[in-house]
Amino acid sequence: MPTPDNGPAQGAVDLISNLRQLNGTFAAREQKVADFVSAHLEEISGMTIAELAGAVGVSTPTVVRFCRSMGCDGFREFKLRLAQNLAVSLQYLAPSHRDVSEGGAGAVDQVLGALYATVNVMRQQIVPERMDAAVQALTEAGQIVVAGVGGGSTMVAQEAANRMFRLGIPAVAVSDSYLLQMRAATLGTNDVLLLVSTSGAADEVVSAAGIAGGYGATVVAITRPGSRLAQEATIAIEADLPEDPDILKPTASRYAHLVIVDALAMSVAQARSEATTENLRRIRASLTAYHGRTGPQPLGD
Amino acid sequence: MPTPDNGPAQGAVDLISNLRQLNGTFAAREQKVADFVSAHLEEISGMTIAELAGAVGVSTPTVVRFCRSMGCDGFREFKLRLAQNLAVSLQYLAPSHRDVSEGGAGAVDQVLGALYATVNVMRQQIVPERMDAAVQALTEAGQIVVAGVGGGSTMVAQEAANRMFRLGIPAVAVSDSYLLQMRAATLGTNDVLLLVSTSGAADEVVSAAGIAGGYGATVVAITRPGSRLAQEATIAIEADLPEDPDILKPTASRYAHLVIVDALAMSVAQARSEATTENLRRIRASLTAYHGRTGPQPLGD
DNA sequence: CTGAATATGTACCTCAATTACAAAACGGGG
DNA sequence: CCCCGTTTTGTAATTGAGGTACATATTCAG
Repeated sequence: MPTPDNGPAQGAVDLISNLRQLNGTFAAREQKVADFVSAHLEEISGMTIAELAGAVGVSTPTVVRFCRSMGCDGFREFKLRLAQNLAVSLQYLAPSHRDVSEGGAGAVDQVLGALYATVNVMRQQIVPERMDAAVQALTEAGQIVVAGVGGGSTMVAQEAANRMFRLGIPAVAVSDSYLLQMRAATLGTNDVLLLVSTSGAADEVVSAAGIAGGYGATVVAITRPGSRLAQEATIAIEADLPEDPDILKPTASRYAHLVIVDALAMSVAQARSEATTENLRRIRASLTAYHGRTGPQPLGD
Repeated sequence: MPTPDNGPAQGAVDLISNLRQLNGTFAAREQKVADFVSAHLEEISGMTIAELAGAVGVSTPTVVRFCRSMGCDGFREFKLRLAQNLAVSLQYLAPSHRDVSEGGAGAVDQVLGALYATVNVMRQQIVPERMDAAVQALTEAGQIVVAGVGGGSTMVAQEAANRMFRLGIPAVAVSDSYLLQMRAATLGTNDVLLLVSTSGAADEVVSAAGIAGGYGATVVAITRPGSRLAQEATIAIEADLPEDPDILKPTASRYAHLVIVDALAMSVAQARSEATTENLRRIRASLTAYHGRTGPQPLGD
């Protein structure tokens, strides 16, 4: 994992998400600091520790301790990482307050803001073991059926099928509900049903998951934690994503799902290429054993 | 635009570009500092002024003077702004060095790294006027035909068509080459042909652009700057995106294109809803003029 | 109600950043 | 070639920020 072992102060983990997540677990005065920081994110990096302590009404060591609680080495590092985090996800701070209608690049910034926010939240929730399990199931799959419900998810499903298919694994995307049930029923052991659903509550996917699972297929679901689909799935890749209430905005969760699909596809590609290499090695080894030569073989690779 | 009118010290000006630009105009020893900073961008923000001065072989005031020459208030501000500038394009610097095969969340981080890098580069290149022009053309379009070539682009095209269609504008996505030429030929003034192509060199899209343009349709192209397609298009939304040479990795430019499409769709949605509101206002105004009442109208909105 | 554990503040210390000033290098006339 | 003004650079001192040790207050279990 690159995140932990990156340089220090390199802002690997998203401080702001971290802050939200730890909210409530702080000691009383530290919580006051947290509140102030949340409310004045942008100003912090220009403040001295004394100014901040003064503004909050606590002593400077409390501020230092707060920084430590946040996983930083001290106030210095905290300021730096906060500044870096803000530079990347600046737009996220005031998603709805800003005036979209200013035109030009304003809309792009809005979309980017939602994208950053969603994707950062998603990253935090990824369970590596689940990913590994999903990759293994997909790598060894005889065939894969992908389905998604809701506007964005169908696109993601389509893309997932495309990518898997390119890796030489028979894969189809299904968007029709009835067809999905039928496809699900044709799956057996070693096959994978990959379902994408933000809510995880739609009857069609839940029922498809049940059917496929009943026939021994592995059901991989990208969905909301604890949803019906998550419970029904063999491997649940869960992400609870914030949705912007503004209906004009596109659902940013599409991006998060796409990232997961891309990551899965990339890992599968890698696993398969390694398997291929391993096969080649075996072929070569057996050839060597057969005619006793150890030099480079003209055939076999 | 959020970037310029943010608080102070918020890294409004790009320090790194500034550094390149001022290169050569520095006094001798300051130039040495500049060289060192250029070569060790990432480490600087973790260094003390004494360490930096020592590493370069100059005195600390020289470093301070260098910072002043760069337009900063002192070394502190310089470090901070540099860190912010770097945070935005950090991942782009060492994309392939990372080890993918570690499994787990490693793949997700890789995809995210490519995503951030691509999307930030794209954001930098967006020309607001082009976006506005595209939005206007799309808003007033009688019908829209969308097409994309290459694996990722078809998905983007599909999505664009879906979103525009939901806004009540007749829109279709075409992936078949011949069909595209035919569709292009049916377009007229007020219609829009939206083309998505990373390279902008594929004959099919260039020819389609020519045909549609010949019949008076507006051709909006999301593509590489200076490409054949960009030249042929009425409105070219240009982005020169870095592609990772690793073929196992997904093409991150899809994300950038999707963001552009989302931004366009959102702006169009807004423009249309404003048009609707404007229409309502006119109706109400005329009604008011008609029977002279100024109180709230039961009808009209 | 008491004592341990935890939370918070006071006072001090260290060291980083900055400034003031002096020395050195440079450059153009006499 | 030397002198004087300007610019560049370094030394030493100053300021103040960040961090630490320890004392005090608070909380909660028994």
